Amino acid sequence: MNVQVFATRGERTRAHIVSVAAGLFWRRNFHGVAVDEVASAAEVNKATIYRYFADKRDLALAVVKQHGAATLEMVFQSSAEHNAAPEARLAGIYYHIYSVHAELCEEEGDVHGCPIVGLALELGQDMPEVRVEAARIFDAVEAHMREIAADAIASGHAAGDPKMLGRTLTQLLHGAFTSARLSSEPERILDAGYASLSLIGFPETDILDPKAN
Amino acid sequence: MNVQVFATRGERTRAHIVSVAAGLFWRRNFHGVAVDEVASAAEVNKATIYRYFADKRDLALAVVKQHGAATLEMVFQSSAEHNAAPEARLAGIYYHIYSVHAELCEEEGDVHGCPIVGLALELGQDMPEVRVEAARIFDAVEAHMREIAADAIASGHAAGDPKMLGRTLTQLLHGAFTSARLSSEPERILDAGYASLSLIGFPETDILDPKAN
Amino acid sequence: MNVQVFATRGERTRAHIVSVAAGLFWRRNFHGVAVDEVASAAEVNKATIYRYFADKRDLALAVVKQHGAATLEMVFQSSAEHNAAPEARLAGIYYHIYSVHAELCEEEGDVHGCPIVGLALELGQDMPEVRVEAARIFDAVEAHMREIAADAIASGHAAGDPKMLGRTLTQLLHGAFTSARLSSEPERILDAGYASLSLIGFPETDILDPKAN
Amino acid sequence: MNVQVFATRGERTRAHIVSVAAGLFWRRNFHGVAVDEVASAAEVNKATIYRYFADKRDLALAVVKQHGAATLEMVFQSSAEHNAAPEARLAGIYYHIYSVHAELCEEEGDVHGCPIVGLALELGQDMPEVRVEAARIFDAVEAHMREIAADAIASGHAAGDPKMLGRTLTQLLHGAFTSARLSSEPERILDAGYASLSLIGFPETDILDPKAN
DNA sequence: GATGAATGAGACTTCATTCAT
DNA sequence: GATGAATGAAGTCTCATTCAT
Repeated sequence: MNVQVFATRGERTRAHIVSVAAGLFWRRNFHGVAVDEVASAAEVNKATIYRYFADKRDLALAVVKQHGAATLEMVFQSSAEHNAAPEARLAGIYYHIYSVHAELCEEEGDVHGCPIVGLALELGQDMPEVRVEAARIFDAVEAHMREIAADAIASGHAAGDPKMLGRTLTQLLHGAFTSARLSSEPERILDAGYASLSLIGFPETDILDPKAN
Repeated sequence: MNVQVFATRGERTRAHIVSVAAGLFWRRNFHGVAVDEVASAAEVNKATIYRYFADKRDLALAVVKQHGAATLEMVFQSSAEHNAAPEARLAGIYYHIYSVHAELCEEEGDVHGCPIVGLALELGQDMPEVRVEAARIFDAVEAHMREIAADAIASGHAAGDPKMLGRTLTQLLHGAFTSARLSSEPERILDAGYASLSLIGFPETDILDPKAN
Repeated sequence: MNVQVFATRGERTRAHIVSVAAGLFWRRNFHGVAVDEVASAAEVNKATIYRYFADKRDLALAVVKQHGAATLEMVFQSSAEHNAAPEARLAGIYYHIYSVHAELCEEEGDVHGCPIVGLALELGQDMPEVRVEAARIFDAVEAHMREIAADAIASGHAAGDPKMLGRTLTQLLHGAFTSARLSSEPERILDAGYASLSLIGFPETDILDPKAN
Repeated sequence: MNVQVFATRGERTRAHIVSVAAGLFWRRNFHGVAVDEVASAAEVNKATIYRYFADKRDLALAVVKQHGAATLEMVFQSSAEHNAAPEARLAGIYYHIYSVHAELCEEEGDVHGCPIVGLALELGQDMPEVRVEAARIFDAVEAHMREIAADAIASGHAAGDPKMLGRTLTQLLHGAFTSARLSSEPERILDAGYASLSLIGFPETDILDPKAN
């Protein structure tokens, strides 16, 4: 896992703003957060934000890009590196996501779903770049899922077309976020995880059991 | 199928406003639509809206309730009545949703996803009622899916727990909306439809083929 | 002299805002006056201003139009109606302008020049409509001047081309404003007045003497 | 004609900034130009500007002073040196001004008028020094005009008081700038030039004909 | 001494919402 | 009861100016 190091002070400030904004947008939506709040949460002046971003929407785009990259890095790549078996990789992904959401839900009583999708849905209409960027990120997710599917098929656990299976796994992931958020039940993420494992030929596993991990 | 009839003029006005608002919120998001626009699109005075709804968010809640009821009625109930076989019922649901989205996408070049989820995600944070109402609606959806699953299991096509299968089918539906919206490709709804049919034991069907319908 | 009466409440509000803004812009320039100040000086809410004007510049355009019309009405038309002789008409115009400026200068110690020209110079670059509207107004002024010139020529007092003479009289009027404003001496307006009278064949008159009027 | 030579590097930098700012303020007004733009146009760091000038208005004051001095030098002094006859001196002044404006108007489609007056009108209210400095400069202009008038009277071409005639010539020059700027017609400067020549006793001349020069 | 980074204060503008006819 | 008019409270953004390296 690469950790990006920022040479200049400006780059650090910019990245800091993006990451603070990501947290706020995730928790309270794009329209629910004022630029003033981002500024004070990031402990910078509002004008500093506008030094690095053309406007508020541009900040959201940066959030999608940076957060998307970081998440792909953290969740998918690392799970691919550490776990050879496809079922373990899939479980790693779901377990990671579940943990984050369960923890935050405990603290705040709400499930916030996928921040990238959240921003894309809220801004997609008047800022297509955000939607396109989100689509690009989930294309990458789907590629990961496709590899998992291909491995499972190759090892004889699953059958069918890896392309379609990868897509279904991805859609199920989307559904996991949405359904957990609507119901405020993070466990629904685990449900989707088990269903996904089943789809690649591993039903009846308890690999995702929170108590076991 | 029940058709609700509005006796008084006020009830008709109210329903008209809700339905106009539903269309606008769907296409351009809650925050993207000003109350003024709702008023002029519905051809009523803005103050009239405030006669029927406490505030804009209350209007959104009404949209979720009314639209949710109508959709359940239209998509799910009717498909249950007309089609005995579970695969046909599932296909009916997906085909209906696909048609609406494909048509709108032709006209506007964008896939708008599920309006109920859209509002719930946008307002859920500062208006939990909307999220709760949306959750209730999708509980009903899940109940439908569970019945379909149960029928498929009963007829020997599918195996497993109808409860879990119903949930997976529901999550896949959520994923269908999200993924179609992000990619602007309505066909992704069909992908999820086929995956769902496969999950209940009907792979390799072309029951959803647009050309066949 | 026509006094315009505004039927509706909105029209009155709008006209009131314009006239308050005209005064402020005249005294402190377009950029020196905040919309907040216009609002509080007019005793309306800021949002009311934006109900009637697209933006601040649009308000300035309205000022130019309304003030231009009013001034032409008040200064030029009325002087034309009441005074048959060209020299009297010219003197009437200058005397009126001088009085206004002298009075205001006494109160505030500054000569503010022509408000229309002031706005046109300040906004002309990024809002050509203002400059064009100002040009239109001064075309009308020049037409008045041309008539005065023509009458003076017809009566044998002046010689030359009424068109060129009208233009020169107009330019001298512009110069009167500018030079009085730069020097903070309203009397320079009278200087230009005497020079103008001389140009139409009436040197050595004391028709503009403040003490005589 | 004196050419000022700057010994130190700092003096050169300062003069360079002033001259760049002069051009920008002239073309786009004081408020239309950000300090950032001056800095990047002058290819210096913004903080460098604040090393030489207390604030933006102070820069404007320097522009008025430097540009005023340079213009007086260039336009008036030189015309006085090279042309003995008053009508030739006057024509030289007008022709010079006209040429500059006509050329710029070809390039940019706009007549920018007198930069000194422009700044003075825009800043006069909250920075009297600028207005006072502009007044001082135009007192010098008037002195030149008075000399021309005196010479014309001495040679029998014109009659009247040289003081008043000088003032009128100066006001007509102001009017030339204003009227050309409002109408976007540089030729109006020539109109004023001919009128001025006529005022000092040289009607019917074509000394200003662009084709002849 | 020069430069990128940061700031404070205030500008304009837009809502959702309520008033008064 | 319906409608045009009005409002308050924010919100986004910009700019001149100063800091720290």
